[in-house]
Amino acid sequence: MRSDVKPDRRSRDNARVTITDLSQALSLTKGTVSRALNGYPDISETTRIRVIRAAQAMGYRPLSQAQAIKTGRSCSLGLVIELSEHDAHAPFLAEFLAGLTQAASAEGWTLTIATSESEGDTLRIMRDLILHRKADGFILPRVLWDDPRIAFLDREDAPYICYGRSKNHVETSYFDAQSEVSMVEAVTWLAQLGHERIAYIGSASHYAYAHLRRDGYRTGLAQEGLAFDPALMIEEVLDPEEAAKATRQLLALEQPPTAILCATDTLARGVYDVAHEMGLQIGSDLSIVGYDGSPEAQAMWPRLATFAVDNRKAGAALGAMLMARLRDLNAPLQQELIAADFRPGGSTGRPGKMPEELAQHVIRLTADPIRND
Amino acid sequence: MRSDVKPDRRSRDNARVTITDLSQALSLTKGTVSRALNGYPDISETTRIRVIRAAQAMGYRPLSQAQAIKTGRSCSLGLVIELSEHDAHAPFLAEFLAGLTQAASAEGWTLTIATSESEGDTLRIMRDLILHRKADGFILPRVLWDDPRIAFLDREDAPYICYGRSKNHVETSYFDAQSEVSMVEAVTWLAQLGHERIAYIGSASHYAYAHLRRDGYRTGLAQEGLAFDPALMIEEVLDPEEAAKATRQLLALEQPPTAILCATDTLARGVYDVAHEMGLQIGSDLSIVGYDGSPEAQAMWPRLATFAVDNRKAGAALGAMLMARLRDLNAPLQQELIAADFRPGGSTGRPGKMPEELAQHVIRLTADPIRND
DNA sequence: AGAAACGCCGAAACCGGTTTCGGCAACGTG
DNA sequence: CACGTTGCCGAAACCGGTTTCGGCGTTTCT
Repeated sequence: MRSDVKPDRRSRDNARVTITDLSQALSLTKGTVSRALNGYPDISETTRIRVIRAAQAMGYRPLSQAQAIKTGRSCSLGLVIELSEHDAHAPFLAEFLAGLTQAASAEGWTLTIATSESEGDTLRIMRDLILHRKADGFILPRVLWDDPRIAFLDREDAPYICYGRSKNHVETSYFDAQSEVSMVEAVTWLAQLGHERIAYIGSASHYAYAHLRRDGYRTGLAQEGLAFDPALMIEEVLDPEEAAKATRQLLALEQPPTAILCATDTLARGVYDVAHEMGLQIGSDLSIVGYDGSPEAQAMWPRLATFAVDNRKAGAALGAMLMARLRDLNAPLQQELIAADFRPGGSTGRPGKMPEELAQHVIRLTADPIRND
Repeated sequence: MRSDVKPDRRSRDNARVTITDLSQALSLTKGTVSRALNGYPDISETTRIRVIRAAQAMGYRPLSQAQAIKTGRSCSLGLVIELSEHDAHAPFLAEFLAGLTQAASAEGWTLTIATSESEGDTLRIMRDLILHRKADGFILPRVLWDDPRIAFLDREDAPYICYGRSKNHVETSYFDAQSEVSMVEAVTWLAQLGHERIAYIGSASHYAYAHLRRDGYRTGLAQEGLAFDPALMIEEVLDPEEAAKATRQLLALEQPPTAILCATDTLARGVYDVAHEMGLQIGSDLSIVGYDGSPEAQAMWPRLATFAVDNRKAGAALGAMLMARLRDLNAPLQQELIAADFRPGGSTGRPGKMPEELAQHVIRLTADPIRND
């Protein structure tokens, strides 16, 4: 197939079909071919079809770099990852990237990713990426409640889509998991197991999701008719170490909680540590629920009950949304929500001390690796 | 067309400095400026310095896209991630990307990443990326023992650097952690604790590292004067589930091992599961060592003793190596190795049953979160 | 029927660079 | 002093596209 015309091995270097090749094959000018492919109105439908057919047949695909210098659009999505974060994006990143690149490359687009060390750095990098046409728009991971990136990109007039709902998300395009609903479900789950004192360990409130999940927790309590005790809610917790401290504080209360709900799996790690340290049986003495469905949760014992977010799907959706927006800058806002799936684990059970054997038994039952995909 | 509505749109135009701007400011022609900056020999040193000064002062940086269409090089590194893998690249990816993008953007280069679903897909995508100038060369993560990507890229005459040592790594440029040395260290560590029956659970042998680590295990045994028992070595283990099966098999032996060394942390997860299932005290009844230093290891209890690989450093090094190669295609091979740091954890201890209290004590001692860095 | 209004395409400029070619001045040389 | 060299730079072509402009042949309108 490849050597039909040119048997010379070296000719493979020139394998790419250019618009000139195409125009010569069609006996048209470059300009006409270009306009035909780009949907200009001054091309007859007959010609347009002829051009598109030939393009397909010859496998022509424009060189996006060449387009970029004239049009300013390079068909690439930008993603700037901030590294300084406490809870590194580690767990969610791989799947997220998978979805993103899949969506992008399906339409011949590219993903440009960069890393930054600080907030100011992020803005500088984004401007640079736009200026150098390495990104036409951005996907904003881990949106903050009051996110400087949003203000910045609005000012720069650069398109973007948020992963998460910021303070004024009503005015932005976003994709997000309904983690507030998950928190309600978690409370319900625990309440139905018999828990009445359910604590909450939340993350730093500059994250957008911190607000949503906290509210979800409180909604859940209200819904189950449980009183809200401020002593049971500890926020602004950054990492497992701080979560451990919070846990000690909670368990030292006169009326300690029988269950702890964590805003993230990573925080739950700290709770586990303390439980082990104090010799508590997780799943009976203390029930724990996390959020994220991260690999970490799979490594804990007993398995952490958590809510799995399909980050690949999120990436794909965000990619598609951004491309749509870049194609038509005047398109209306796009807002999409998905639900996270509850993934039970041995970390939850009926509250209160049980006979040792029974507790063991319960753990066995609920801690089985999840089989149903 | 439609943006006629916004009249002041142009005002925002943060004028990128083009080579034309620069040439006009210097009263030179575009061509001269270009040659001056690109080190052509027919430019006087005086002029060259003048141009470089002005470029710096005006903040000129060439638009890589524009360069690309003429030179064919787009100043971007390619990374194709295969998703089908059992042990998804999840844990190592984030840090790795951080290093990679850091190295790249420090020199104004870009990282283009794509994902593929299969091996054939990967090759197809790589060709496509080269053809469309989205990547000048590639970084090959998770090199296989007999890697089709290497053969393919050699054939295509495309530059690349391996993360890992393949079968004939002597002829390739690579960066790798000396995991074989780590395996020796692990055996030594266990032997010094008093273990004599040390088992090994290895991963699929198509991975390059599987060979190295297996050999390291055997070298370690020899070095410690321990006999090699084929029954204690199980290979081709893909995931935690299979590792669990292997563990059951090992513990069912007449003379079961007192310690299990795993090729990866992920596999160690399976061992943990079985230990918990059988009520074994990890760190006394059974010692476990992993490799990778992944976040998972931090989530296990007691902490998994493992070897931490600095993946960010790896990414940075690989990026630098590839850029060096792309700048000078005739450069000699570059080969670099680093050592992984042993990160002790509560998962190892002296072999054999101990009094319950003592065992607990040992766990306490060794399971403390690692404080030093 | 003549003029105006299309529909459709070619020609050429343009984008931001790189690279080839040729010419002019200064230089060395016999 | 005439004559090649050499050093240095301008002019222009080129890369692979996009976009503006103008002109030609048909319709349509009056």
